[in-house]
Amino acid sequence: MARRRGQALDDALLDAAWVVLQRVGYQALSMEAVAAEAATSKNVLYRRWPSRPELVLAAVYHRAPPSPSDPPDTGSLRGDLRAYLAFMSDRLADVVDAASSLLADFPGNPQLLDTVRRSAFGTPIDIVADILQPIVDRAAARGEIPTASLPARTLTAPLDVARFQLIMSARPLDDLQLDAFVDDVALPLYGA
Amino acid sequence: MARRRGQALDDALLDAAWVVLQRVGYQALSMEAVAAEAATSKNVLYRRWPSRPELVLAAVYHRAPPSPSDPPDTGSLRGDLRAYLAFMSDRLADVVDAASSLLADFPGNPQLLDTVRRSAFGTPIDIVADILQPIVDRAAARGEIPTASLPARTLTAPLDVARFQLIMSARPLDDLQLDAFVDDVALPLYGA
Amino acid sequence: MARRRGQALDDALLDAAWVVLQRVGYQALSMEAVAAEAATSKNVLYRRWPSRPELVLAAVYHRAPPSPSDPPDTGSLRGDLRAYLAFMSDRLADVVDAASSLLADFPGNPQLLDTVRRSAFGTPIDIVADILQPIVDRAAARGEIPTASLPARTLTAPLDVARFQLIMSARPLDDLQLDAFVDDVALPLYGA
Amino acid sequence: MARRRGQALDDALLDAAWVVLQRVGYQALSMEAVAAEAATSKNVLYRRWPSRPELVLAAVYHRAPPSPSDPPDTGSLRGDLRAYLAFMSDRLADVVDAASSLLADFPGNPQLLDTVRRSAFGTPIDIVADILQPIVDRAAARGEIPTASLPARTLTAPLDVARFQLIMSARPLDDLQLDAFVDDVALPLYGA
DNA sequence: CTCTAAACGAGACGGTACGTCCAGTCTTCGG
DNA sequence: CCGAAGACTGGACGTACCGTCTCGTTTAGAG
Repeated sequence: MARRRGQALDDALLDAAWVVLQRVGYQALSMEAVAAEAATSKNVLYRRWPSRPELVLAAVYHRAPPSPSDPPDTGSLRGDLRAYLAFMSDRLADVVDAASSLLADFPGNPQLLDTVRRSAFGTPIDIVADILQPIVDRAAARGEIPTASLPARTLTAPLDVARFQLIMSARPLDDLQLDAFVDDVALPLYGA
Repeated sequence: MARRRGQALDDALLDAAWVVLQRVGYQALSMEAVAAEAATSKNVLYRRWPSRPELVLAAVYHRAPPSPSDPPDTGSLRGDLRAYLAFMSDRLADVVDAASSLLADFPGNPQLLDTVRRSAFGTPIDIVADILQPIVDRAAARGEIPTASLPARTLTAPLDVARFQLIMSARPLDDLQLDAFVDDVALPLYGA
Repeated sequence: MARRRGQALDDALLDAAWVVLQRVGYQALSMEAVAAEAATSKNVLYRRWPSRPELVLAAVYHRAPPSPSDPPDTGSLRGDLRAYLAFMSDRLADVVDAASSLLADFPGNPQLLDTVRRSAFGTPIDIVADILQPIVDRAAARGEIPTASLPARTLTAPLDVARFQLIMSARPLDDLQLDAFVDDVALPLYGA
Repeated sequence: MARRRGQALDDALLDAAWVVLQRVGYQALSMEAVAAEAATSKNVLYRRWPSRPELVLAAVYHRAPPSPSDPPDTGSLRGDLRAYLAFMSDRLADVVDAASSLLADFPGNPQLLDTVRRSAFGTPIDIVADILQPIVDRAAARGEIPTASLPARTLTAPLDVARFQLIMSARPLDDLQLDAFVDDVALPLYGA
């Protein structure tokens, strides 16, 4: 085979990691298997990512870069929230296994943890500023809720509940769950 | 050494597992090390718990059995909620590493998942029925909130948010966080 | 199951050992397997035979006790020798595996070694006195050989050669080999 | 420790195997112990020799490669034979334990068996052609025996008897035994 | 357009742990 | 007391990966 280098090799490695990840799951993923899948040597892998979580993280990132995604605008608070929750659930569906496993791999390692959180779930601040605040701003402008000035914790609470559920069940949220998050958590919390 | 059997041996094994867990963390815990710590053979370990997660789960359980704990009664909704969240945070403090790691070990394994959830976080239904509902009942009786008839998802949302935080940060919640959970999530959600 | 004791139990154990020996061979025979085959406990086995070679030896002995066997009398030295060699080859056929393995199990252990040799190959002295000497006596009387006064080593040499071959090949001797032992070793040696 | 490779490592492994073999004997030799003695991992051992007998065989071979050894020439048939038997006895002295054990490890495995036989006892054909035939040729030329044309079985018979004795007793032959092999078996058989 | 330095691929190295099997001892219970 | 059952400490099995390390080979890119 022609020898690969640079970006082409990086991509091949991350693709291989993704393939192995899908095939055997995070726990059973070995550097050895990824190197074999990519038909290269472990050396090449370790040169780039010194540990499994970092490799997997990069692979997930490579596969599904954190989409900045415009906030949904469906015309109603309920619609916006549901749309965003559904979007998040879908996007995390095939990542949640790796993501929750990654969390476990270096408990208390704040640096990695933060990276995981950012890449898998999005930066809290970004989400608040870019997604949730616009949604509640519009809802307040429409008069659906009394005020758009909500504490960060209040704003993110519905998402946290949904993420907790995702981690716990390791499968996408169904419609009933989405409804419950919106109707029983988000709307009452936001004052709708 | 005198040969141990039955309950005495079970206890020794689980204690050893706990010691190793504290020493090296979940990821680095090996059956081999636990057996060595307990001065017995791997055989004896595998006879009882066929896999690492099951052993660790049992060890955690053994160390800190899910305390049924009476609902706190401080005289105010705010006090009750804060007391319970603080209690939960404390109780999970040294378990959360193992717990979140356990979640990762068999993603999608509902049976184990359920056991983990039960033992580490308490059964949702039990918590609702035994803890949260009494708290809101009393709050409603005192007139702090308009109604005690809240959907299960609404009731548990504050706890889920707190648990999510616990898993993410892998450290106990501080006072500021507890305040935020109570004031920015629970109270508005319950209609206080 | 009805509880067995005494001779009945001994027999059951040795039969079980034999069965296992035939099934998996000496090297793979474990006390555990024999106990299981006999549906009893290892204890019972160890009480009687403290080690694998002793058990196997007893089992072989039990199956095929060293037959004192009259010396063959075919009317000619050649016939007698060939008959005895063939008899020995047949009798050792299913024992030679165990026998040669047993030799290996305690090299340098004279006691066991002697027992093995006796039971598997017959006592040299007995064979000389009971089998070979009568054969050569009759041959000398018939005038086939000049004298019946041969050193022990000379007498047993043909048998040793045959036994060595048996151990080396671990299979019964064929007719050609038997002919060679008689015609190229025994007869010239005995002076025929 | 400096990392070893290639021949240096091979040698270290075989030396370690030899050391362990001398220390505990064949039956008690474990791959684990050899790896430990060589301060390497079992992996490295198994990569080269997939099983204990093969390792031990290589170790024996490594220690005492089958010496092609010129046939002794003492000027008399008796002297030549005695010299060769003594040489063989000495050379096998510290190998016979392993050798006879090896025979037992794969009874009926012709391939291994053949290798064992060759390395430990010398190839029959080679011995006949390279050692025994020259000896009897010279003896015939000197007029000590009537003919040098003896069947292979006749030629090797004295050696087989000696080897059988070696295996059985697992110790070197003493002078009396050597005398007996020469005087009571070899010389009469060769017609001296 | 050569020469050189870096990266690639291949795979061995010293280790750790896996999960299984058996050795030989000991305990418990029932007959 | 002894048979049956089975658990105990101990240790080796053969396998899989770990992260490190040579060792040639290939490939840019600098002179």
